[in-house]
Amino acid sequence: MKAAQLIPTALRHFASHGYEGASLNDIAQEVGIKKPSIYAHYSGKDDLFLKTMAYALGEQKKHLASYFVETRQLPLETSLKGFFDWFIEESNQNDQMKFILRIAYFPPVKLEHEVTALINPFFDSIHRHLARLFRERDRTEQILYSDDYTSGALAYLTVAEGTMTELVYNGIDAYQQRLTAVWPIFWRGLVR
Amino acid sequence: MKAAQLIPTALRHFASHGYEGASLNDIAQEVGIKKPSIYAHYSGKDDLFLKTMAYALGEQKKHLASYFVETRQLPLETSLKGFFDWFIEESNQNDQMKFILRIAYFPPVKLEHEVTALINPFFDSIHRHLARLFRERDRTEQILYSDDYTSGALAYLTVAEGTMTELVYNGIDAYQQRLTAVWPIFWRGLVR
DNA sequence: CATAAACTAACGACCGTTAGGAAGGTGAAT
DNA sequence: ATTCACCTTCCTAACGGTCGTTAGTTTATG
Repeated sequence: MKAAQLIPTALRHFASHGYEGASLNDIAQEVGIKKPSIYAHYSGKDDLFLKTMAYALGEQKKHLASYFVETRQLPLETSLKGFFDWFIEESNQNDQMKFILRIAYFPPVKLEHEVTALINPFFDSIHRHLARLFRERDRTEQILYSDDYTSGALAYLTVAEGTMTELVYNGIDAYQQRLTAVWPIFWRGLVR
Repeated sequence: MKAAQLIPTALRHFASHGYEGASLNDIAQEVGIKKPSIYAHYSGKDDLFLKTMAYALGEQKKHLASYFVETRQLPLETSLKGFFDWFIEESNQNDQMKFILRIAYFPPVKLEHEVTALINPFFDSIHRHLARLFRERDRTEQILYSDDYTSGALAYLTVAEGTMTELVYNGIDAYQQRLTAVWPIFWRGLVR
């Protein structure tokens, strides 16, 4: 029963080669089965891709939530800034994020609708989660400059996406360089 | 001599389908020639791709430079903020930026070295250009909080990349939403 | 007349997919 | 306890199609 490895393996291939560039033959070979055996578990490449996407989104949603639950009692700055450092340590999960960022920005043309139908709620959920975090913390800490928590959360999300994309492609050094450049400015702009 | 249209057409196809997903047949057909005729002008798909990339980088370099030359006399904030509005109006150039962002983040695996060898100097050049702009303007306006102009420029670049990526994929509405969220915070963090 | 730029035809390789069958396990009927 | 049917999971073989590429030839240009 090699089907269990199929999705994580497909995820890595889709992440680094894209939908069109990934080969079912290569994926099967890495799992240790032949290409047609994939069809015992998935109805085709589209099906495998969409199930892989659902898996990646679900895992990342849990994974990101776990961080912000763990750091619930920390100050907002520690929590927000610490996320970036935490993300490096959890770099075994980078393939999932690389996959998500890739298909979010450049989805396969023929699956564009299906992709956005799953991706948009994912980012909206994160956005709402962050906005709620901003609002709740500001109620106790009262440090934010503006009470437009939705915009604050969206700005944080933009910075996070930009730096994470840098990480998954250009590596840790470029990531930390961007981070030390952008974080102090962002935080100064956010607080009173 | 349909070769002149070949690069702009290839650019659009590479931008929206990626290297692996773009088809020489489709590109040739759109130009109005047959697929093998491409080989009268380029030695193969790799060659066409790399020449397309060189073209896109060169054009965008000129195009971006033209904006910051035009706005040389304006205040720094007007110049930096205005860039985002200008970028919308010049949306006919969006395919070039979409192409560049796509291959910068997710280059074709087999051409990774050649791509990064051209992409890194491109972004470094923009980064240096921005850092110089920050330094020169701060000498006359004296408004920036920090004299670390390199970091300031890199932070601006991160924000610009994040929002532009949003534009080329998710459209103008999402772009402006991000922009109005992130710009006030970024600028507050940047100035005294 | 020479050269560039297009064409047709075809190549081998790989693509995703399907058909059909072998091996193994499960569970009900004998 | 044994047999039988069934289902899952894998296999081999092969399909039609598209891919990038090459060879050889014709057309157009200058």
